[in-house]
Amino acid sequence: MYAQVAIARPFATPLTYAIPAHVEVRLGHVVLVPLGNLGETGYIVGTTDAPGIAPEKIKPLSRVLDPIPAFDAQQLDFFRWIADYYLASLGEVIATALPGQLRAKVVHVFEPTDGGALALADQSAEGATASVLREVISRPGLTRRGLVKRLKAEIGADDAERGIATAVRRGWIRPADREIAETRSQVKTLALAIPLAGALLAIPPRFTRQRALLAELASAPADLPDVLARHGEAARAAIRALVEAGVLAEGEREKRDPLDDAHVVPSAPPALNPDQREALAAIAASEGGTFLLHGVTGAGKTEVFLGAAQQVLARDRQVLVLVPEIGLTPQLVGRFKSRFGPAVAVLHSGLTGVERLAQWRRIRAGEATVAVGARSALFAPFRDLGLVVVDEEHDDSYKQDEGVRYNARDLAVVLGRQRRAVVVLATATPSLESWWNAKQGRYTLLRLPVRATPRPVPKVEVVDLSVIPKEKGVASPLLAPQVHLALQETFDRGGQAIVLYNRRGYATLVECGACGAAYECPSCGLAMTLHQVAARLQCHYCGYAVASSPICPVCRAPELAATGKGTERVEEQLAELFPNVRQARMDADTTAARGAIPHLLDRFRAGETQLLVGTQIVAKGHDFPGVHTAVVISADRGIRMPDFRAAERTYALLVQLAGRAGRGTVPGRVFVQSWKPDHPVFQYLDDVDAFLEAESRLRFQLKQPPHTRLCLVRLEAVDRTAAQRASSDLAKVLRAEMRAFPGVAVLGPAPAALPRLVGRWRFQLLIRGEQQGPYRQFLASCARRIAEGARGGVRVSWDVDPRHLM
DNA sequence: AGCACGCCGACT
DNA sequence: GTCGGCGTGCTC
Repeated sequence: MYAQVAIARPFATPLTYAIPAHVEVRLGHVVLVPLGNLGETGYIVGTTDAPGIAPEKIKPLSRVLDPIPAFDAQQLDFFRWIADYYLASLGEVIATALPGQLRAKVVHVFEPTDGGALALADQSAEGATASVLREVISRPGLTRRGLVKRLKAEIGADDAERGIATAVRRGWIRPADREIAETRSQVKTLALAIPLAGALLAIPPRFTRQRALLAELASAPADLPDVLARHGEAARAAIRALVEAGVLAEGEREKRDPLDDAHVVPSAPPALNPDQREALAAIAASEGGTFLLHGVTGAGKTEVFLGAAQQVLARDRQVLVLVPEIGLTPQLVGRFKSRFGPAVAVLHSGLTGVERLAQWRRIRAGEATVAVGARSALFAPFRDLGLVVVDEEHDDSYKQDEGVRYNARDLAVVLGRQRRAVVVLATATPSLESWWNAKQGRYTLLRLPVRATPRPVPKVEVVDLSVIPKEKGVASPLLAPQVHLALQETFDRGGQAIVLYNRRGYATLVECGACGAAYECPSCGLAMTLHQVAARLQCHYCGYAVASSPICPVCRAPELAATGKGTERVEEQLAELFPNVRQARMDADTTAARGAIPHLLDRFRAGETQLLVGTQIVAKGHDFPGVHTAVVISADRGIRMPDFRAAERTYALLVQLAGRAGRGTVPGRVFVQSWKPDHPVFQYLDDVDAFLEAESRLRFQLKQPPHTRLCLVRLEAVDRTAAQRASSDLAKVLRAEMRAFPGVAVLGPAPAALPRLVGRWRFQLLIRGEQQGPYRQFLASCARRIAEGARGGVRVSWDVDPRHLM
């Protein structure tokens, strides 16, 4: 019998390994296997007694890393579906799906030899070689890469490489294998071996520490790390003595501690309004299938989720709730916790690998029956999933943008179909894909047309910036007069406001008035953004940054001019306009630190700040009853983006922002400033269906999704011509192939919208299919050829159902 | 994806 | 004459 092992590398098929006699291997086991001359994590996806390879090439697998299988046949089916759809290997998909902590591998490390220590002592090693030797002796177990990294600052990477080579040649250091340990999956537990009374008789009264430990453990067994945390390392000796005396028993259990915030006061469900009741009834009555829950902002979608979850849990099935970015949805998480208590596992991005693994194990063990989390929570190991909720289904963050580029929203629908679970896609602004699926009858549309709060969603007022009279020589004002007035009134009445400007930093272009030189990123060729607060210029695409200076780096003239604004400048200008208003800025720069988002939001909710200014993050589903007014400084940037979804995204952003205003007792006002108020995006701001209908017609004419399927193939290389040639070669190959597949077209190559990024020139091809069948067949038949486009320094990546074409 | 094996220009 | 560049091909 041989094991079929999937590995997180782009191999077309799993590899075959022999199973050592004493090892028991099951489907879903995570194992360590030899690969080349290293060790890698593998996943058991099957067994066979007929290997498709010469037996002498087969190696035995090393060992099973976790005795409990990480997935079952049902989940494997899901993984296979994903690998097939996204043109990835099964192993890559499984590695993406499982907690990273579950993996282990063997690496080559360096260790010093006796001769090495001697050479360093008698100074026969010198220069770079001596540096290498010193480092290997003081920190044995570094990989080649780690060693070079540590020595980079001291002697430079090249010298480090040379030093390593010399030290190896002279026999001063030697390579060795080291296993990178997986997280310990078992935790030691302590419990009394005999009743307390008997135990105390066996321990003399003067051993007070031992007796105290016994008394404590008599009430409840505990984990060894917890006991040590309470009593200090010194307790180890006492524990050993107690174990030797036979009164204390050591045990082991799987490590899967609940997070400490599992104690929440349960709350009773509130009464539902008729719309909510109807939606809930439809979901509860169904045996499966997908619903599109289209509710206005503030309609009380969460109550519907909670009600549906309750019913699913009552039938002993489990519930998965996906949210775009968990830091932004503390309210939703809080409500699930207060309703379902410790049954809820929260998988947020702030968890460490170990914490994430512990939550994953709680789910696998059946302790947690509800999981709330971002994209990757899709892979929560539930046995009998009954409900999947995808909140804010239109959000682009459901799309993974590296590795296996899956879309968790789309996969939620697949998962629901495979498990016969109900799927609820919820949003105030449906994606065109979901809306079209509902229209085609693939999804059932449910509506929550009115807010649960006392006030309706405010109407958006589009403000034409082109008609505002301009004073000579003065830059156009930040706010139109009526917007300025509305904000002033809001603050005068003690209300709050949200202002959105979708660009961070202070200025988007810094150029010299004397010589015309502009700060550009050397590796991307794009204008760098000035960040006044951090006093530096930064490339927003690759992160490259330099300190800002008032003097032109080229001609030394002190005439640098900063033009084009970002949130920092908007904040500054608002402070001038409303000097007495306390404001806070929320964008990627102010929310980088852990806990910054809840802090900013809490302060705003408490009224400590009156004005929240920031990028699109301020439009996400927060509920602030004090907000009277919401303003978009300019909607034009979003509309101009070179992407066919630009209008859809901008529309969603405007409607979502409008939804922030007027949730309390005061009616809200929403202003959107634009130089192009006639743009179609603004035509239907109070009628989502009309917008989607119009947008859908446009996309149909242009053969764009959801009416066609797209796969974006990107080729990049440091050498521009190499990237270009590889792109057109690949295009030629694919075009020759495509004739046999009706409705399939290969578009391009074209330079990517950001043609050079991090020093690599990027070209792209677009594969478009008008009919699902031939398109999928075409992709399957040429997947291999696409991957082979990577040659001569050219990298190839592909994105099935891309969200961005940039 | 790594990583090793294998053929051509700057140094001992 | 060696060291080291990264081009191609394999990994059970």
